Amino acid sequence: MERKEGVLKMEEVLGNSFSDYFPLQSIFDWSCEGGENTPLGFMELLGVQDLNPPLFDTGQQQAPSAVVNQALNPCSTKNEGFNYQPATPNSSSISSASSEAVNDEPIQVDDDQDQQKAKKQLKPKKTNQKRQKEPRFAFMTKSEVDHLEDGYRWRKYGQKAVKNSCFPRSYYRCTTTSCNVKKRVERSFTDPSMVITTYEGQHTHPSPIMPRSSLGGGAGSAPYHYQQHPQPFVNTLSPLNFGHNNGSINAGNFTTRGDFAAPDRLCLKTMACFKTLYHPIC
DNA sequence: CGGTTTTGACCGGCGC
DNA sequence: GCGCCGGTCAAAACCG
Repeated sequence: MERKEGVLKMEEVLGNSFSDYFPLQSIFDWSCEGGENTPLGFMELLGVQDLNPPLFDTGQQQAPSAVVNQALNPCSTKNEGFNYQPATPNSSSISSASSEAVNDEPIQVDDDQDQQKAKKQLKPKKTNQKRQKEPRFAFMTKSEVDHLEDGYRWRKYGQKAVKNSCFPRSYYRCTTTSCNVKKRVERSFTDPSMVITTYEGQHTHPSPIMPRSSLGGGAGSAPYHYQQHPQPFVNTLSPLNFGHNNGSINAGNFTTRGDFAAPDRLCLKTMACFKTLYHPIC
């Protein structure tokens, strides 16, 4: 499974549906293959601190980001396809999202919905809202297990068959109340050994799961990275800042915890890729 | 018994 | 307008 230049393209792995979500293919490739001696935590594999290639050090430059964007995004010519606006926080997703939120008001149930209720007692739930598009962050992991341990507790709330794939997609929600982070887990149908995990939203809490203290005293004593650096992990990682670097809303607040012990089976090769909020299907 | 998973149905967005 | 599809809900089953 040697790939050209050791880089897996997302489309290769997941197929079209994935490229829909993740127009930026193959952002980077960590050669953790044979990395048996790499005590990399799961989140670390996501590009935390140590592994952060300078490329993703968004604090410094936008230019390389643009380069990466253009290089990796085949849709970049399609202007509407990638509305990358690095320097316009006002036009970022948060404003869009919040404005959507403004629009949706608590829906009063009227007679139409009584019928629906009669059918099945469905609340006028928030699906009436325009679904807020949370920033997403996705990565691929070579793993035998679908649901990768990431330090948070998740509750599965759905599973769907994926078109053009023989593998279902599972939907998880963070079990912490008031934290509405979601994640989707699916297995690449072109490469079943690859698990695609997509995080959506931002954790409002540190990880509830104390890692196994495999790193000596680190586990118990080391503060969560979340607490030290409440910035979203993605902002650190993403070369594009997802176009919403205004700090109000962020892609999943993926904490980096140096003491996090990676599952053994986890990740020989992990890739991260990103979806901008504005990115329609290309 | 409480939390989680399963699973069929529903809903909304989007393309045709 | 219609159908497809992704995402979500919620009741039931399951599990520790």
